[in-house]
Amino acid sequence: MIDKKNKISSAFYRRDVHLVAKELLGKYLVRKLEQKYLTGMIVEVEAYDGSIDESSHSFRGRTERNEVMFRGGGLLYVYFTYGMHFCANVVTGKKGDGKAILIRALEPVEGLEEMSFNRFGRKEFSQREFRNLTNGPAKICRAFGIGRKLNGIDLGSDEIFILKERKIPGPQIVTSTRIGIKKSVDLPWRYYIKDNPFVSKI
DNA sequence: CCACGGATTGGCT
DNA sequence: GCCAATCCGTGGA
Repeated sequence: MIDKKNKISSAFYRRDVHLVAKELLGKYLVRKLEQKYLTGMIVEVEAYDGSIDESSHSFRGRTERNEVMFRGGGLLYVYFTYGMHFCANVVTGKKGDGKAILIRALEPVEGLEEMSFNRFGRKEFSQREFRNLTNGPAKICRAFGIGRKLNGIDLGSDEIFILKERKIPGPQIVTSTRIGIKKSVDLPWRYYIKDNPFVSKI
């Protein structure tokens, strides 16, 4: 059982989006769902910065959808895409910035049977399904029960939070271009833990 | 292993 | 009307 006492506080998130993105690697994302804890280590993230990044939802200013991105660091921004998927972001920076970090992949740590049930409809999972539990942004939301109603939630809440502790002392961080976008494709704003088997793509 | 296309809602031009 | 910060199944090597 992972100790759940040391939640990250909002000051951590109100800093530079790239610094926060890299520091999130190796940390535990925890979701409390029906009195059970689902925990995963963050292994892959992408930074989105609307001030210079055409692929960011916040690039053309505030709208009803992206409004949470502008509220300031420490909130969860959940959006709906491709008509069927949700993706979760950690809002960073100051109020009005419009910056956030997409959580692209986790290494499952705790609550694996619940994650499997949420993903596949059963507690049992094969070796292949294990690697597929949370190795993508929409897979994470499905496995962790993250949907519209968590959009804008404070990451210091009991329902979902991130712990201060790193599992690994000095993660080897790889920097690359981002996945699945068609604008600002050359910005090297994807960060992931080298050789981690749960990273979505090499 | 890789490439390709369909699913399916809603945001925004 | 266009198309998305994705995923999955299918078909071929």
